[in-house]
Amino acid sequence: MTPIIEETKKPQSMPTGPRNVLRSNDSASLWNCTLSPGWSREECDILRKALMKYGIGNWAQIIASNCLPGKTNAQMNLQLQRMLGQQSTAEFAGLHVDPLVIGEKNSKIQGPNIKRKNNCIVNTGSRPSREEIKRRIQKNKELYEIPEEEWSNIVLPKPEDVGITTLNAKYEELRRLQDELANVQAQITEIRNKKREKVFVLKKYIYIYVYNF
DNA sequence: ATCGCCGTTGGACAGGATAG
DNA sequence: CTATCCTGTCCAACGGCGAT
Repeated sequence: MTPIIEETKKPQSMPTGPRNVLRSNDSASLWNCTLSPGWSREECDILRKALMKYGIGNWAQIIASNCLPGKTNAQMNLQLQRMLGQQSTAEFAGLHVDPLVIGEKNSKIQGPNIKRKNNCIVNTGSRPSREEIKRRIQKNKELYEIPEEEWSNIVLPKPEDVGITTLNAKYEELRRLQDELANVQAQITEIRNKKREKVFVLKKYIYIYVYNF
């Protein structure tokens, strides 16, 4: 199989400006010119399982498990925020919870004091104290923690499987996009041909009119 | 005490979508 | 076409915490 992208240097989404430089913390997928930089569905699912198995915020263990090669803790934390539907993750630190359950609940919260950023609820007002965070962790543990026999039995894909799954997903997306592109190009060609035909007929009539005049 | 690493979080900045 | 708002991504400062 030929590689999809032979050389990748620039992000598609930010072709100009000061962001158009490679930085150490940039997601690799931001630079591989995929249409949707960031996380694939498979990677999201792996991260979700890893968080349930190792606990929210235990990035060192998740990185050590090598289930998401190439992802930094900063990237995983940002993805966790999206899954939770809130920016602050401290109140779930160390808990074995399903982030999508929290996210589902947060997506329904409305109100004048609820401020959102990218659909994530963000903190307003002052930072919560350490005691307050501890209280919230305890409360969330009672509400959302999954049983140990469940999270300890979660099996994460091996690194080689992750690579193959991700690559196959990208090939699949490439094929879909190629089909879509071909379809659009065919439509453009059809429109152009029709336009040419109309212009030709119009010219013909003008010629006949002028000639007879 | 202090040093360095790690995680958290508010904000900056890019492109995209949409209304007028 | 332009202004404005929205979305996505990451920076950088800060605080916590363990090691020395």
